[in-house]
Amino acid sequence: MTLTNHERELYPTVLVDVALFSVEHNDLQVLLVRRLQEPQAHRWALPGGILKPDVDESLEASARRVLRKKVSVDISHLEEVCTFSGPNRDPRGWSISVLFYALLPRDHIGAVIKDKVEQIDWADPNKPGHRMAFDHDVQLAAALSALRQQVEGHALPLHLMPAHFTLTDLQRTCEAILGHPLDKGVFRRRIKGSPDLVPIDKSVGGAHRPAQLYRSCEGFVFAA
Amino acid sequence: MTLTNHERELYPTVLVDVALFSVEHNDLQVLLVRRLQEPQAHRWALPGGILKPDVDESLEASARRVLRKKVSVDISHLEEVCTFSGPNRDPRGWSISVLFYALLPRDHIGAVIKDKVEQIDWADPNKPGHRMAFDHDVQLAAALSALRQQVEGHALPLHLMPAHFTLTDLQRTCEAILGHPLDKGVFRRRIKGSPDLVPIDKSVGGAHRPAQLYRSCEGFVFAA
DNA sequence: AGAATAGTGTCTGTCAGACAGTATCGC
DNA sequence: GCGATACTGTCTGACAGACACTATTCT
Repeated sequence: MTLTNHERELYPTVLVDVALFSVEHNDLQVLLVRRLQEPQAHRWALPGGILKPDVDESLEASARRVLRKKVSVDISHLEEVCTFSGPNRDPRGWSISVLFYALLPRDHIGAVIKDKVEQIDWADPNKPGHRMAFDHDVQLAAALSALRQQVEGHALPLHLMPAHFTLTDLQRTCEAILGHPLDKGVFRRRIKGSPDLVPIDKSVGGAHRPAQLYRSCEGFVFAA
Repeated sequence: MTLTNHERELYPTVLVDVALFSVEHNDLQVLLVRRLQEPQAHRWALPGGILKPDVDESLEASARRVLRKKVSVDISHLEEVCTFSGPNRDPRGWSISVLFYALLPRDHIGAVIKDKVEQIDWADPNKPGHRMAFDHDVQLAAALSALRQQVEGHALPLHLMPAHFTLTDLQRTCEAILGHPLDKGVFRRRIKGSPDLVPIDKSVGGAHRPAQLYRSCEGFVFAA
């Protein structure tokens, strides 16, 4: 089923896009996909797709479905950033993109599988290196800014952490997100006594004092 | 032109809603309209309407047009809050509402004219007193929260102020938004030296020391 | 003088930033 | 002991909260 041009003019295309962030080797990365189909085929873009009212329960559910389909990941937490809209941002006509960002755990980062896309890449969100489709460069900047704002506002990016981690691991992850180093004392003072962090009965060492391991608490929600 | 039911299922209705705030007698108010047409005729709601891709340049422009048409006001500043979506929130089927909030200057508050709506009311956003259409009670709460967050984060609600105002006027307005009193010394210390405030060569008095009058600077933007 | 509001000064507690110091491992 | 990393303690400056104090007008 397709609409006529006249009908197209009355109903905008509704899209969802997701900036999926993760951290590897203390570097913040964002998942980009190379588009398989027109428009903008072979251009790099944030994973996204068209809302399907017949299967999606909400915009967020739609974004979750798109991630499942295109990069085969199930994401627990999606945060809405903002919308992008207008007649000229997509060659198909008047369109709306609702942008989300999501956090993929470090130990799942390698498990992402490309599916229905030409290629995938984990890029540096500060300078992606690829020329991006549509207005996705602006979207990426907005998503990165929203993520940083949350972390600056004391939200812990525990969704990015593996099952067990040390406070130093967590600090490195925050630093990767923010793009600048943090003071150890300040960082530990701030998160000390957070109910989201649960010490576990183990420690990990090397040629140095062993570090306390933590896990995130049950039912933790980012940006709560 | 209308779509068949099948087509309806593939294209969601895209709506914009606006929580238009103002302050009168140091009370925060939000503009509600009583709906003229089905669905939810005669129920109170935030002013809103359907996106028209053939005339709107963006979602924000659409919200501006809706305010012009329904309550005859031209709004300079619109801030996006978030989206609401799903198959059951509107009886017409799968829908998306993009929520904005806006600030209407105190000295324009009486100039709002109802048009294409049954009735208008300036309600207390904390407890509107009317049973609201759709999920507009949730939307109103979200918009109020977004507005408060901005003001708590040092943004000055200068768009709510008349052309000339005193610092005490401004403080009263902030208090009305936040819902609790502020300390005079703290408030003045914080906004002292703000480039957004321009003292004007006048003062206003009564049976007391006259107060310095201010205006907002040219090109001021809220939440910059 | 007194009432009323404008505007300033100051004390205190909290917290971020900076950084030094102590603790505990392997070698 | 030494290197390395974990973890803690402390000094300082900025700032919010609380509140007292001064300033200027009208009556």
